[in-house]
Amino acid sequence: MNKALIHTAGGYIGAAWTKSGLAVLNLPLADVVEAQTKLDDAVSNLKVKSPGNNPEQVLDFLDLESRLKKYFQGERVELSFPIDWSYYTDFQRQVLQRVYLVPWGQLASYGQVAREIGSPRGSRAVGGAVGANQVLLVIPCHRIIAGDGTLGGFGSGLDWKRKLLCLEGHGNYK
DNA sequence: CTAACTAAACCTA
DNA sequence: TAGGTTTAGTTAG
Repeated sequence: MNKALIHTAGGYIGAAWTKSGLAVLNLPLADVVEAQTKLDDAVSNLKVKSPGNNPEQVLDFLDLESRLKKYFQGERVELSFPIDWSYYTDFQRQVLQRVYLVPWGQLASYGQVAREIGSPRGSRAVGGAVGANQVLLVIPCHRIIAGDGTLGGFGSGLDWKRKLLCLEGHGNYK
């Protein structure tokens, strides 16, 4: 497992990756030490749930770094980087792979994602699955909101969800 | 068994 | 029509 901190306008982002792609990408913290601790914790809590879903893919770390910097400067950037999918159950992977496709600036609802993966009543389960996301920003679970237009939830706190959506042009969000 | 990042179908008045 | 209740689906502790 490779680890590194990325310094952006929002703070230090912890990143961890393997030969298969990103395993962890945290939200930024102002304090370097805290960011490192958070990264170490996240990595030590990783559990392989589906071996066989980790084809080798090369991560361009320098590209990731420069794009994240731009992202926190408010630029519209695409964050498509390889993901190490081996830390998720089949269901979680289906959900997250769908969420991965939601582009910068766009939103989708838990119910929509549920229908698109063939589990029309699974909206609540989708909420659980996006909550298991370890690769924030690159797998944009913050772009998934409730069907009635309200925010829904967010593991790292709704303030963060608002902040991220604000960066993506959804400033007038409740 | 329950709680957790939901939503739609069903009452009921 | 508005508002309350029930149910569905997945996972971790």
